[in-house]
Amino acid sequence: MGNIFEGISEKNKRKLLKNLGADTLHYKKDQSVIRLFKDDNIINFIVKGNVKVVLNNINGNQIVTEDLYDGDVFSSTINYIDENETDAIVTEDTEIISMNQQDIIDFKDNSKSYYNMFIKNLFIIMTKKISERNERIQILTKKTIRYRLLEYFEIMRKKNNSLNIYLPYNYIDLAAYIAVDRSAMSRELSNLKDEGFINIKGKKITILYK
Amino acid sequence: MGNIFEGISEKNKRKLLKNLGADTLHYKKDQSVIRLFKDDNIINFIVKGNVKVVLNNINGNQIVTEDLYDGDVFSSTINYIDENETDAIVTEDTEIISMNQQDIIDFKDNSKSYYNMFIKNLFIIMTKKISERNERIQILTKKTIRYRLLEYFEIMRKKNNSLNIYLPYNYIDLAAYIAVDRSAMSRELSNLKDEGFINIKGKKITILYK
DNA sequence: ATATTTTCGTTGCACTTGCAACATTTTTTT
DNA sequence: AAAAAAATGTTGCAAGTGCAACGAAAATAT
Repeated sequence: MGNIFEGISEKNKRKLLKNLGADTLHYKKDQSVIRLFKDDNIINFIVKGNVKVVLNNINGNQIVTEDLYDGDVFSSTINYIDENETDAIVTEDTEIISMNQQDIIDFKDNSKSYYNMFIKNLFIIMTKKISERNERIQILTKKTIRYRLLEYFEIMRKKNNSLNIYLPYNYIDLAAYIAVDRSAMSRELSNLKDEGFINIKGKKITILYK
Repeated sequence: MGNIFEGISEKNKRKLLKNLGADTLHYKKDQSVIRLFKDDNIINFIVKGNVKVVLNNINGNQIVTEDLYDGDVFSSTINYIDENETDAIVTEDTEIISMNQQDIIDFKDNSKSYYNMFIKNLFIIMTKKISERNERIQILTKKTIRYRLLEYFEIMRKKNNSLNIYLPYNYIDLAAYIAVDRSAMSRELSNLKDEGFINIKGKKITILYK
């Protein structure tokens, strides 16, 4: 879903990467961290592997903000949230193609159809990312933990068209995502459970209302 | 900054719009409201005029979330935050070009360089929008009104490279932007002023710390 | 299997904030 | 200029939440 090389042949892909001066990099599991610097202007494409974008907390903890796999893209523009250091952590052996965004934009030969395709793919991905950000804002503008959780559940329900929600990350990261204190969120989840709104079984939450 | 037709000649622009089946629409001041429906798949480009994207509040109030002028773009994907109805209100006589996003993506002739240019411009705008969303998320993840305000000031300070901040909207909309109660924000602004962190003169705020 | 580390649940308490209500100021309309 | 409407400032209070601390449970390492 949303591979930036979709519709581009292997041959043209190689041409494109050469023209863009892209680097193909191999990162080893756990030993690699890619720091995202604001305005570094670099777009990273995951060929194969897994990258977790994390925010380094004040306490020295790391909070996962995005969990990305084959075909996905990350960059300081896309993922930069806080200058308290945003890192991309490689959790499996991962191959990444790294490109300069300005080079992409400045690319001269507009007649190359594979370049056209490439930009189009980027546009599609960016559109998707905006929607994701809007989703999160929709949650964060809710004033109480309860309403943030319910909004989150609602979004997940629509996405998966199911009353069963399988949390994509642990409760620490969920609390960070909806930007509330973890223990307070835990308390509110208990309340929602006690009041019969939801069922909780580990990372599986079932919506009972509506 | 960020016109989607940048670098495209008038002639090619007309060709492009025809090929995309784009509609040019004229809206009269104040009498026009464009409702943004989720998944409507329409991208609107402001040729000339002003459009305020507003969120219709529960109380029947309208809160401005974006204030857009010539060359800017809005759409349900970009601006959709809450299904409590997001509207685009036309506040001057405004000309808008309306396009179907899927038509843009499905456009066949990849060799046309003006189409290439067009998509490239869209990509640039989307990238900018993501940064704007990330900025807001950066603010909304702060836990207290004080820190949200300070984060907002900091972002504005960097943007304008000045300790003087001229609020782009009124205090009602600012409170909505940082997602806090207006009166509570007003109280916190007074506190910051009393504690000597800032000066307030109408919509001009001066940073005194640092 | 045992030990160690991490995650998760719970709770008391202080503090912040939303809410409501109202006064004051500013802006807009008549 | 006067009146009406909208925006802003202020405050008491109840409610919700962050924080800290701790124990239990689960996951991971030895």
